Amino acid sequence: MNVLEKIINSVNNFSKSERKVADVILANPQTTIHSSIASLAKLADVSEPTVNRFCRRLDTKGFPDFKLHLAQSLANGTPYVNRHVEEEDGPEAYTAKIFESTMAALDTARQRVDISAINRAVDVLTQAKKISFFGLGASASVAHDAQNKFFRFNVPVVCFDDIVMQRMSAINSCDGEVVVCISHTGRTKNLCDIAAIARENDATVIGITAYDSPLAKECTLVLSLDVPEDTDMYMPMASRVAQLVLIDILATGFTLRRGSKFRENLKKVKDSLRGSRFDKKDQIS
Amino acid sequence: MNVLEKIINSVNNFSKSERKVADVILANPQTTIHSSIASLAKLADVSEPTVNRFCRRLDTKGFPDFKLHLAQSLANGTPYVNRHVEEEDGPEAYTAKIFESTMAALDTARQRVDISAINRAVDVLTQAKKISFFGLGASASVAHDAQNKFFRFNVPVVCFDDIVMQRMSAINSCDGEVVVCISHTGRTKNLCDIAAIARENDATVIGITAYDSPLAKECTLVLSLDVPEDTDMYMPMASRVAQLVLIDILATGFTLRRGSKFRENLKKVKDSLRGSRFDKKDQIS
DNA sequence: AACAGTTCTGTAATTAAATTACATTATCTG
DNA sequence: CAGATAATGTAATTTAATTACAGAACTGTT
Repeated sequence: MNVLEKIINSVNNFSKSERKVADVILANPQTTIHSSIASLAKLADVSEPTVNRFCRRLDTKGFPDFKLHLAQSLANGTPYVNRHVEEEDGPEAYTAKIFESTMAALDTARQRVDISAINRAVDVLTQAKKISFFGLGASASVAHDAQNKFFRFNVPVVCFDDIVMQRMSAINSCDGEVVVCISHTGRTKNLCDIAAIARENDATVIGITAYDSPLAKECTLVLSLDVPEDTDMYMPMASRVAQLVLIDILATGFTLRRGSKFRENLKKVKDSLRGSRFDKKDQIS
Repeated sequence: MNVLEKIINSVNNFSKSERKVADVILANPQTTIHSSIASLAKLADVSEPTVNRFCRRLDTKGFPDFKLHLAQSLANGTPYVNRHVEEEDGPEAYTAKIFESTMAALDTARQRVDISAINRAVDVLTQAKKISFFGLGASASVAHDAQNKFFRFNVPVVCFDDIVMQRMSAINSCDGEVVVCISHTGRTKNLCDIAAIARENDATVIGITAYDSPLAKECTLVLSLDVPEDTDMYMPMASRVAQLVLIDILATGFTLRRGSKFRENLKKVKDSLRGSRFDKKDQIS
């Protein structure tokens, strides 16, 4: 465990003087790692051995060792945290915050994601006779992206962001086909209906949605993504990025399952773009 | 800069003995931070002052300070690194790798992004009479997403992923209108044409693309995103996520610029969805 | 090739820092 | 309120790191 957290957690086990030490350290950890035991003792208004004892209590070998641990805690202790954008934030502030919040969201998504569910989803997708991606609103662009990835795998892929088309497509689905429904909240009625219809027609329904949502209940297989979202902005941000990464993961799993020979196909798809692009060498033709 | 990288980079500036020290440290950095100057000197077969001089050359105050820096390097040195997916990776492996690579990409994007360019882009966008988002292929879904965000701001927003529509739209553009062209490589000929056409018609063209690309040259304002991409997969992954986050940042900048009263509008947009959703309380109505 | 100048490296002395041992004070318990 | 125990501080000790200096190795010049 991180020393900094350790200090916070075991604040009750400290004696009066040790607590003073803890306070000084927590108030300014960055300074602590560059100060001597003498100066820290003075700041905390305790004796030097007290500081030393404090370090020992935290299972470090002594003060220098403690500083080492503290330095490491500071380095990776609070790397990416979800920070809310404030009214008075300038461009640097909100840019940094959004990047960091997104990274924090991906980090929690990574920790919470159910790997075996991903594996099963990849299973299902590789065996699919046809894959459909459905999303509405913000999730529509994720569905779009998924189509852009999966169409490369020479499997029939469709993507609809229109309820009527989705509905028609769902009604016509059958056994062996896979329908992927994407919704952050999992509460969009229309999409739940579509999942239900697809399932009634024996299609396998994969839901990329919140665990325990109405949509999740309609799915054969749920890939849940519970990600902290800054609702102050009234726009889905982090959740969508997490969905996108999940799509990347599914696509990657797909290609790995198909083996190396298959990868050559992907290269061909990519190479086919060459004609539409400026060459790297003579940039402005 | 990270001390560990610093050692690697400045290996040529070292003297013979200093190099010995560097070798020992690089061979086992984790041990180094727990050893004394004496033991390290012995391992490297040099004198203690040599080790000290080595530390000073790396702009640290001395050996203990050096260890502190080293400890921090080791702690945050490999938080999220770009790791390539391998043929034999199982689901845990590739899932972790993709998450981490994406986070690493966001981290570099954050460091490289030009904040003043973002600020100018927000300026331009808030004053736009109309905003158009154009992207092709994988970037089309990013354009889609941008539309989904910006249409909330009661500004006319369009989004086309079709060259013909883009072209017609660009030709009809005029002063005061903003065209946002999205392309990871910035080498898609069609999109470069469209940027040029829009500019000829006095529209402001913002490019979300690679710095120094043909597309960048056609733009009024470039938001460059140079992100490491795992080309083994032959699919754009990290780059797209970075683009998406950039859109989030622009949208956020937009709402902040408009002030708090404007934010109420966003809430209304969000609330308008309520009718189409299952209530949180009685989930299955 | 020999010399002067420079840079590099090690030895020994010095200084600074951290730790230990012990004494003192505070706190708790019966 | 005494006795015991835990907590804290003082001073001594030890350990580690740094400095000062001297000798060695290398560089370029005549």
